[in-house]
Amino acid sequence: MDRYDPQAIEARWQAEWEREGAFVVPNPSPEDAPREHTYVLEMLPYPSGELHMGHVLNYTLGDVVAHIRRRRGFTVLRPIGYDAFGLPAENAAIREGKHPRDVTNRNIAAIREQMKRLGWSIDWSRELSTAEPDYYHWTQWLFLKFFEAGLAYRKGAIVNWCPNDQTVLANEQVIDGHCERCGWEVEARTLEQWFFRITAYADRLLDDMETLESWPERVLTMQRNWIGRSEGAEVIFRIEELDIDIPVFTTRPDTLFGATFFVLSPEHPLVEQLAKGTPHEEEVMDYVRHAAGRPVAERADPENEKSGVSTGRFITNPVNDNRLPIWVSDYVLMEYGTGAIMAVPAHDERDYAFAERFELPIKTVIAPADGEVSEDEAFVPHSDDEVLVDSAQFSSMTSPDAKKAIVEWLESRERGRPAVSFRLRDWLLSRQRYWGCPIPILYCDECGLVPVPEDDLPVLLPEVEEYVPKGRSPLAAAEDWVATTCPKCGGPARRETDTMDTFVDSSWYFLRYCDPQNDEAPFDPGMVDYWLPVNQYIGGIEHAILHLLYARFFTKVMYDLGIVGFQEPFARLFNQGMLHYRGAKMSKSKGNVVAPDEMVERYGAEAVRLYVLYMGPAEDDKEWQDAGIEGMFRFLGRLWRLGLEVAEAGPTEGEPGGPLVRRAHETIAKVSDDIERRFQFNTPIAAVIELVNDTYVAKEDPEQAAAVRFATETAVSLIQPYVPHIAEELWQRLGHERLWSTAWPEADPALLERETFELVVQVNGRVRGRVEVPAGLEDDELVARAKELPRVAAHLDGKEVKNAIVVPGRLVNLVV
RNA sequence: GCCGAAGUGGCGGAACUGGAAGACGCGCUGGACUCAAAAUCCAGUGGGGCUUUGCCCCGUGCGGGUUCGACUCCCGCCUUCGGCACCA
Repeated sequence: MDRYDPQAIEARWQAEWEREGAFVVPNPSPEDAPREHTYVLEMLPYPSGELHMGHVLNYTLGDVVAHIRRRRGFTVLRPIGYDAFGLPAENAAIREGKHPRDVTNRNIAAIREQMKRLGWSIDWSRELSTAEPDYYHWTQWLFLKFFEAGLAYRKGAIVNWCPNDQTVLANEQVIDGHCERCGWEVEARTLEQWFFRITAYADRLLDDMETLESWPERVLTMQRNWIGRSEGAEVIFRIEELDIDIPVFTTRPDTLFGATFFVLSPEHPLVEQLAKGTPHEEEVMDYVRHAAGRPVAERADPENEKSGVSTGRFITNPVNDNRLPIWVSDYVLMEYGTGAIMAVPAHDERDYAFAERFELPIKTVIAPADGEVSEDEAFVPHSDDEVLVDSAQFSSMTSPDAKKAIVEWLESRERGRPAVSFRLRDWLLSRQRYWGCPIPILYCDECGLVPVPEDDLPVLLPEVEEYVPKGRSPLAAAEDWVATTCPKCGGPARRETDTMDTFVDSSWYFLRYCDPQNDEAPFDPGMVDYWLPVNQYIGGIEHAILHLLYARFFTKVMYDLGIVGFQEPFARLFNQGMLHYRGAKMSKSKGNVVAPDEMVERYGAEAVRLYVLYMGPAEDDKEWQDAGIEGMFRFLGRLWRLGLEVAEAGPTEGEPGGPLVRRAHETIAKVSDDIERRFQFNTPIAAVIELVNDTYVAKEDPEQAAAVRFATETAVSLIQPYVPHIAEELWQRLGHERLWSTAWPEADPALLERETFELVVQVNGRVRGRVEVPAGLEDDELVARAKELPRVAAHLDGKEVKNAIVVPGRLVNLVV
């Protein structure tokens, strides 16, 4: 008998699938009969290195889903590509001292080999790289559409600057004041940059989460927090002597009577004007400079003591005409609300800390419902059952009522209105780096900012000698490329030298897959509307608010522009957990990675595929165990020997029947339900192992040959989505063909109905016996049978049975 | 601090709707095969106790509660992980 030789089996079937084009899915033609179709998508890899075990989990998960859906009769779109531009690839290239294009292409070739070696059922005819001109041509085209719609714009702003990567970062790429990629502390810089107006879509990005079919709750929560919608009011305060109105945003208009001072952000445009010519001018301007120089992380830390200076000016509170001193402090953010706040130290912790520090008055205007105001306790935390005090005609109203009443009162005097504020900022998309998609914009001395005409796309990334970042884009060094002529006036113009954030490239790749060779348009809208939305998207949790928010935004803009016919790109989302090894998250920097290639070489691709899914729930973080994969390798050997033995025994006589056949049908039902309804991938493997174990016992009995054959074929068929090579090989040896396109087995409902069951008998809730009884007995008959059991009788011991609980088909509980 | 998820044998994990806790795998123990080893096959394996064919007690982070019955539901804690965090 042949030994199980994964390398030979896997090579054979991978070649066969390639030859047959087994997983190539052409787009439908109008004359084709309609077919049920589905789009299974996994996040595309960055080619900054080779695939790691996390990728193996990701793509194997998708492969199981794709295989089972094909066998359910669906046409399955299952493409792949490479998110090839961007910092990771460029930094890898710099480390190696090579050109980013060479390093990227080399890594792509390596990843492609790994993917093929793992035998994933991918439609390779749709493969794409976001760094190829035939792709980024259309990234640029989309940018121009956004620009025409006013959704891509340039402005000067305080931005996050990473001194190590020498580029600006989007808000989403700053984690605790540090660069998401390299971990360096981020600085604040005032620069003119390109932005996407994602804030215009804040409400829709929030509201449309309701329409998603199935997304993990944690991702929805993260996006909700990130968008950060707050309802409140805008209230206009007035500096009488300068005749200036300053609006503030507040979620607590009910505390307006408790305002005792007023604070401007150091970046507020009115600060200089207010201070000018007053005795405070020098002190205020010193403070503004000091705040600007503070590291972002330090400024943002609420644990730090509050700092600030008084301007010596006063502003009038519109509800009671109180004159409040105006201070400047960096605890007020220019980016949120209006950059100015009314300070209510009695009811806001930050204002309270500031008031304590600078000995400013504290006035309580909210009290618990019992009306007791503590004289000593200055700060009152927010609660639901509280009423206003010391607030003129609004006193004794509850907080919610007062919010409404005060805003209405302000509105009638044109000193305020209801308002909504978002935490979300516009997406800063320009990067001062070489390896990215050029921004198709020109600057002309006569005409100003001019978009590159569509016919001139793509703007090719120029070759430069020096691409190491130095604070300005390396593209600026390509003088011949930068200098061009204005398409409007024909005069001299210069090209934009910044490149786009990689997340722009990956915000629409899933659409390009539908029509990847199109050179007239980014895609045929009909094809995109046919395949999208993605039925199942699978990827890492790290993109919960980056890629997944951006892609949703892009889709909504394209919908508004009439380019696509749907508003959400991904109907169902699944995030796999992270892999740990030796107690820590697997990562190159920690040196605790398990290299897929080594494992594949030692055990074959399929033991690896099986083990990554067997480890535990796919969505949980899990610990890799070296011994674990050996168990899967042993199982595959066991399945192999069983399959060959049954194949060699040849055809059997008579109908398969008996407990093993019943068992096989139960396994069909469990595996199908676990994968398709519960999206659970570890327990189906356990179920098939059990079936194989039972079959090993049964095959000792020659009477059961037909049942053994049936159970073996069922096991091979059910495990195929996980280990398609060995399954195909065995299937063929068992006398069949093309398991990959063979209908998924159906469980016979008649066989799932049991004729007898094991009745569990409890006395006072404790299990005291069990007995095999026929199904369908009456309750009192079950109780009678239960009482007959010797152990049960011993525990009843002549006592009176007060109550008997009967759960049909399961148990009897006798209460004494 | 706020929000979310999770705590089950020596280990990874099962137990779906409140009904036999520990499926399956790893590890370990014993046996078969072998000159021997590997591989393979079979059996056992939560803890404690006893009058050991078997029976009893304890047991799902901790403390309460609901229920005939709780890993599962409720209340209060503890711990771990993830996210957010001067967002007015």
